Amino acid sequence: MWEREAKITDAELEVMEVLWQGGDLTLAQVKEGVTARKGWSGDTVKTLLRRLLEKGAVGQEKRGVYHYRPLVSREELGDYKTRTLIEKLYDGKAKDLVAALVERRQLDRSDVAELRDLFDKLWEERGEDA
Amino acid sequence: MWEREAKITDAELEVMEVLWQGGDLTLAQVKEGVTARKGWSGDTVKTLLRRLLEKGAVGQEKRGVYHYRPLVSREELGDYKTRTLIEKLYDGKAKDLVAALVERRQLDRSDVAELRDLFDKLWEERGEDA
DNA sequence: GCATATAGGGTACAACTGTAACCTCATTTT
DNA sequence: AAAATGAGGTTACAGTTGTACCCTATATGC
Repeated sequence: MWEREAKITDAELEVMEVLWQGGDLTLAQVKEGVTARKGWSGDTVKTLLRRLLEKGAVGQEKRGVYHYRPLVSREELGDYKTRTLIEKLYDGKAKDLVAALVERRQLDRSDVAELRDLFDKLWEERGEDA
Repeated sequence: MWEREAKITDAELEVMEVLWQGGDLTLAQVKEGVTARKGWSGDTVKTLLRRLLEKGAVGQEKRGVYHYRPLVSREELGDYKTRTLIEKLYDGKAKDLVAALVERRQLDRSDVAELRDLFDKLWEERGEDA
């Protein structure tokens, strides 16, 4: 993911959210989706969609009427934003973020259980090599 | 941490970083610290410090010359930004963030070891109650 | 005492963001 | 066909952010 895509703003994120869920939508459908979530005017949605096109985060294809689809996945964007957050506030150490989540009680009992298993398995799989 | 403090921008973060390290600094010292890191003009640093004061993220105290000190800790800010990131991109589930870090290989062998132990211990401590 | 450096206050200004309105042309409705 | 509706294009406008300059009063160096 290049820099331009990375600068997706909060308002634009709402539009991406609708596209991530819908996959391939007309403007009318995007408007509907975003308006349902946020109550913004259709014109506002249009502007956000245009900016996302300019940023290369969304693609448009003319099939009768234009259809829009995300060019960045939520996973990619999450990954990017998480990495920059770790850089800026956790001294570049992903582990410190996880430790902070634990410290701050952001993980409940079942999360801890799942993650304990996950790290156990991970240790088995990747423990010996590399 | 209230909303105003949360909106610390990237440029402002550099100033916070210096204050977090220095604790209680004069403008001249903050300028020096930030300029050393980023090469920005002293005036720029002044502006950023003023905005941080307005946002309530930094306090000022006149002892001869003004001294500045952070009113928000790096931990608080990290926590806040992490939580909003989780809200916006991981469906509110902290566990999903951690799983993504694993998936994306953001944790190395020793991180995995440490975290495995951490979650093990956490499971022992908090496993039975709550 | 005069020159100069510095602290503090105010102003600047373009790019980006949030939130929209306006205009025009084609299509559908009556 | 006249009117209403909708798609697409363009423009708007205040607030925020990044990055800095200018002015004044005071302190400091000779």
